Amino acid sequence: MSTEIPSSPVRGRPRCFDLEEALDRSLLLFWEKGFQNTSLDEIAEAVGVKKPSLYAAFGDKEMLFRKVLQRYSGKLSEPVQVLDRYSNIREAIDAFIELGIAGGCSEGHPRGCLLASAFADSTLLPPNLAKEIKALVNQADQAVAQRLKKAVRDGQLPADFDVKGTAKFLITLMHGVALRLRAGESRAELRRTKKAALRCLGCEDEEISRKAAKVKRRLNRRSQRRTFLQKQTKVNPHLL
Amino acid sequence: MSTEIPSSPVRGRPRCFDLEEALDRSLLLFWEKGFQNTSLDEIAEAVGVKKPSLYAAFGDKEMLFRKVLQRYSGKLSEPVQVLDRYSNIREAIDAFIELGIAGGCSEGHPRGCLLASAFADSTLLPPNLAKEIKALVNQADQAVAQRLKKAVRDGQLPADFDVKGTAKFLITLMHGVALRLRAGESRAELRRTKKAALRCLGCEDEEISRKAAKVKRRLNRRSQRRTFLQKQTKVNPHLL
DNA sequence: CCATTTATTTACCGGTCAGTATAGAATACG
DNA sequence: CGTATTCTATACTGACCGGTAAATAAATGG
Repeated sequence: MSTEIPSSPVRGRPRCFDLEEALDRSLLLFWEKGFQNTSLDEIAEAVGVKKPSLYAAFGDKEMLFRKVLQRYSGKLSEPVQVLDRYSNIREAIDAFIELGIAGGCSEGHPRGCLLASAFADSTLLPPNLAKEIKALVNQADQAVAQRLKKAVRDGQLPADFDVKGTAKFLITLMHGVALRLRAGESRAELRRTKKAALRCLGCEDEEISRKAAKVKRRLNRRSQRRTFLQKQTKVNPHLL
Repeated sequence: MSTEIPSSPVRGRPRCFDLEEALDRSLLLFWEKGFQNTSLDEIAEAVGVKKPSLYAAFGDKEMLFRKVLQRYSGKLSEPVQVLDRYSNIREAIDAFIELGIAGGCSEGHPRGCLLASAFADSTLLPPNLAKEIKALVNQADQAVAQRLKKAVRDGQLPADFDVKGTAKFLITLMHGVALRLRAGESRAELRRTKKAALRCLGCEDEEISRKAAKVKRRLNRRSQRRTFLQKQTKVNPHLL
């Protein structure tokens, strides 16, 4: 992952800690306690180094958090990537939500979502940081919107489907879910919201979905090329 | 609103500021900057008094925030109360979302929702405060669940409708909406999520809803007493 | 061995904040 | 009037935090 070649024998005293590992430890602390409530002394102690070393390596606190955010957005891309792993839009969104929930309550890191928490108090953060956080949230909106747009092209969603609104809806819901996971609610509790959320795609619910879809099609004659539920339904193990 | 009778001539020096007004000013500051980032010096200045007066009147910072929370939950009950103002469940939830969005971006107070923001970093707050915040969120869940349960009794929702899950879904979504409003997103942008959210009630979408409902009813023969869309549709001015 | 370069550490500064001790001001009672 | 009572303001403490200056340590190049 390191972008520079470690060769080219550097001149001065070598760094006594690993930059990536330092970012990881910072990530965990910022995730757990947020930007404002994580002190650089804390981070320094977690990294096993003194404060000025951090300043020398990363700049000030804001710059460090910036880099941590970029690092986190890597982890965060998993639920987004899973969107393209299912050709059926319903399965894709299902897996997206499922993976989002799982990521917010798995072991080895704090609960919830660093980005969602940072977004929650983005108004209290340095303006540039806030801007970056909003940009990342926007990216998430866009990613979901892209997937929905593809589903419209495929005919899995009606031509007049509100792609942007639904994408924003899904990310917004996941932010709320992240807050609840962070507050200690169980995964099982949160999964109950998934079924309700999936209805945003239309009423293909359980086994009546196909027949209801047919009725809908008969009623709206305007939009011709509509093929609800293309039925390629590979097994969905929900990934976790 | 004052619970005590202002008679019974008190003995010592009279208080030189109004308790309720002080709570209101504290509310605005806590709403804007959160619990941790609002200093008592700030509040004291906003109230027009010095710090020790606040301590004498309200106890410590945590107690003050407690009282502010209670005060806020009064304001917050508006979207909940509107749930019972519409006998049609779809209209009720529509108005609930609409009023929630409006309340999160109206003038005269900070954007977003104090409770949602407090909930977001409840893990960073004193444990008793966190507990109280979670209790208030739970109350919101319960209120929506009550309204949905009534709709099931009325036959407006199927008997096997997941009342608890959908209630949690709706409040969770509104938390996400509050975060986005606070981050500066426009009311118009957020309203686009409403249509997607309303589908959680089933697929009564636009004008095809009634006919689709009939089909559904034909398919599920088990649950007899079901009357989708009781059609009493009073005009819904969306309240703001 | 010496100079240069880079990293690390110790020690500090200025600021903010929650909370308090103490003294003074304003009221009621008698 | 004086006394008790209740509130208010001044002034402080102790802790924490972001950031930095200056000295020191560890490497390379010659």
